[in-house]
Amino acid sequence: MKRDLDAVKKVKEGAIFDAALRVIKQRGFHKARMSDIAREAGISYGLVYHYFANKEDLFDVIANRWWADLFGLMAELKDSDAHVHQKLGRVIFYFLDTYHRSPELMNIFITEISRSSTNLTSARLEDFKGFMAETERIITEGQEKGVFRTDFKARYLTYIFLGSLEAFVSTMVLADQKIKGDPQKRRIAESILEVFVNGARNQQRS
Amino acid sequence: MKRDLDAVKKVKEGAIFDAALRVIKQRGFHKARMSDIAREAGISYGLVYHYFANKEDLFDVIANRWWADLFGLMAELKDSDAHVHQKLGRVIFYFLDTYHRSPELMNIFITEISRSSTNLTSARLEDFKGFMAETERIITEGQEKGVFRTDFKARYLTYIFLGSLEAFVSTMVLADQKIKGDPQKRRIAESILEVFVNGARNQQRS
Amino acid sequence: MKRDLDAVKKVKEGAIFDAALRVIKQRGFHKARMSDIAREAGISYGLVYHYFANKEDLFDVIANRWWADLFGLMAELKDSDAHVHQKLGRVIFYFLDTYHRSPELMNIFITEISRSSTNLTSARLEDFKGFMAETERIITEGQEKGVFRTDFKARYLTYIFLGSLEAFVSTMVLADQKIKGDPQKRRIAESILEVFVNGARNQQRS
Amino acid sequence: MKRDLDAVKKVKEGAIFDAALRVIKQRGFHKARMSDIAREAGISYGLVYHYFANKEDLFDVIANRWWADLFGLMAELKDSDAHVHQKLGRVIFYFLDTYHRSPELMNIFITEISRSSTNLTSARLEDFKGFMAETERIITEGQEKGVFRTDFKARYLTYIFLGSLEAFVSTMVLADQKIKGDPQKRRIAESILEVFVNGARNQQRS
DNA sequence: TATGAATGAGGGTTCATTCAT
DNA sequence: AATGAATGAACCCTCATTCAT
Repeated sequence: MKRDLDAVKKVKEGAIFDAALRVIKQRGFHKARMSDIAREAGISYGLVYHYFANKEDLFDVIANRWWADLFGLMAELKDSDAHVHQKLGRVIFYFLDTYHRSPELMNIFITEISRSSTNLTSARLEDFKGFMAETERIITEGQEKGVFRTDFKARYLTYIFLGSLEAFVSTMVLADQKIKGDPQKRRIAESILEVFVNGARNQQRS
Repeated sequence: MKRDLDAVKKVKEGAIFDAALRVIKQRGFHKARMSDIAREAGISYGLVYHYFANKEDLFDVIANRWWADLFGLMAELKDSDAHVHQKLGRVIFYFLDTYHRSPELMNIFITEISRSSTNLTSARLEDFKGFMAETERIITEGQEKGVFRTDFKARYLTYIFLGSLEAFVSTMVLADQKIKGDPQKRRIAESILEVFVNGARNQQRS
Repeated sequence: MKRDLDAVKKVKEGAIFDAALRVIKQRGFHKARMSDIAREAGISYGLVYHYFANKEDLFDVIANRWWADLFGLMAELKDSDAHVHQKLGRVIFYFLDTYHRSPELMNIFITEISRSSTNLTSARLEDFKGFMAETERIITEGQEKGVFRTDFKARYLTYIFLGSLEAFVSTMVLADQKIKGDPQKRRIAESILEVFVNGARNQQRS
Repeated sequence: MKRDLDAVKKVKEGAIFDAALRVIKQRGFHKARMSDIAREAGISYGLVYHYFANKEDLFDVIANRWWADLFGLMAELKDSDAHVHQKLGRVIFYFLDTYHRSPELMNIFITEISRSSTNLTSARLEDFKGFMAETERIITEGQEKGVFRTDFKARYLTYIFLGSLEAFVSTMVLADQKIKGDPQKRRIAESILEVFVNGARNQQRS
């Protein structure tokens, strides 16, 4: 009974969340009006405030969702025995998959979360550093295992990896390209991975 | 006489322009108030409207300045006989140098121009495509001359190159890192270039 | 059975009433939210509307309670054979006692009922005039019996009496002073009474 | 030149101030809308914010004006050699005169400043205590000079004096009575003073 | 050129009240 | 009786832009 009510609450909260994603994607955070979000969600104006304290809070929830999911993946990879290539592949796939499932969320990450220094609180900056550190950990592991060249700092290779990934995704985001299905997703992921892996591979001949 | 007046006009216009850069960097375009910009420029806020039609126009001028300068460089490179490595080095150096001379402008490019789909008019999207096409032309030239591997599409290599470059610069922008002088600038530029060139180089042995 | 239900109803109604007193005291009528009152009463806020038509009505009930009790006293005094001094003492004691039993109600009388012209409907103004007339009646009786001087209009002496009383109580209300028990209450009451009586007494020597 | 501009500014500020007094008197602070005040002042909505930071600030200015004027009087009395009766007369006259010149300000003092614990910041509470202390100083002086009885604490006599005064004024405020001119003002002042002085006078026969 | 007073549309937020369950 | 989701009018405040001087 209580469960059902909670479920209903979650459903409506999710509806507002999704509506917010769409509106923010289309108009940007600053130009997104609470009234737009309400209309998009098919509810009355005031109800948004029943579920979210205010506009800022709504945005925080979106950002937190993003980071929670991403850090969930990174935690998983940390404990994994998979090959370094596979780990990086998972990261790439995660971005592509998120873009596939929710282009709006990906868009907001690219346009509002990852760049706008206006929205960048110190808490958020920590998220960034944390994500980059986790990625660098994988790169370092690759260097230690002789998979990646060691004449460049792991930090630099990390920049290249994430920069390349972001460039691909950004381009798709800006051009509003659709990913049609898993095969295409896999193909793109492999391309990115191979390009990077080849570029960063340890070229010492045994 | 006319010259002098124009010069005076240019001077004040430049002062407003610079003030706008600083304010927009700090507060973001949406939160930047015309009154902030006027105060920063040391003039009354009504006067801003003598030099710029409105806030949007002011932003356009900033964006246009960015693109005009960048396309100036790209046109130069197109007519140049320099080695592909040198051309890419010039592009990298351009970003670093701009960041060095005007961190504000670089910041605005990263946070407001390059990502915000809100500010992205179709005209602006063309600028992006144009810049990417010019870069791709250099990469293609590299492939044709046997400098870069050809088993990846030039477009993909372009993503990697620009993505890497942007990642480096973005990190500096977000972390508010200062570039101390030309030597450091050169060192960073060479690192980026070498990383990319090594990653993309044609590995065929003759 | 019916009785029990009514009793239950009264109990909950009283709980809401008391909660309203506390909240209105703390936040003032305008800033007091129905949800605050409900939370303070430990019920859902929809339920408040089962017992009170709306916020205005809730306030009316509070004000009416105040006036009903006060007029109850005044009616009692009218039929009484007690000495004028005793009657005035009863009035003073009533205010102090109300303050002792329910500082919130006294506070609301002082801050919301007795002064705010915003809350002052014509019906409420009549209550005021009525109370003042009843008090004046006692003063007049005192003049007729030779207890009070007659060279001042009874109306003026009434102002002094009620004004003094209110000043004492207001000060306690604003300073949030507690009355510890009956002895203290009696002492304060006697002070006020004596001060006024001495001031107003008929100074003719026989 | 600059003087003129400042003068113009003061004039408009005063117009808004007066409009605010009227609106707040009529509707109370909470129900007074900034739009009402603007319309009452005959200016546009936003202009109010040119002169006052916000609604709270506008109210603060009103309250400060009240206290500044009142404390001006009290400071004057402190340095004066006038008879105690005269000093108290000045206080009474001050309230009546203020009511005469600006019934709205007096009304706001009675209904919003002097009672509403909602509006009562600690700074404001200090104002109250200060005013009461200054009044008590006069009463004490009267006791020391043998003018007032000493068998009651000066604090109690102060309550009576101020309470009586406030009761008179409140009644006029609530009943919206007009004071027609100086003669009437003087007559009322004398009545209040005489009533209090007679009540508080030292009754010892030499 | 230069100033800053003046305008008013726009949008975030609050909260009394209703109503389905 | 009881809950709290749902509604939407109301109101404060911001700030781009205009305009008289």
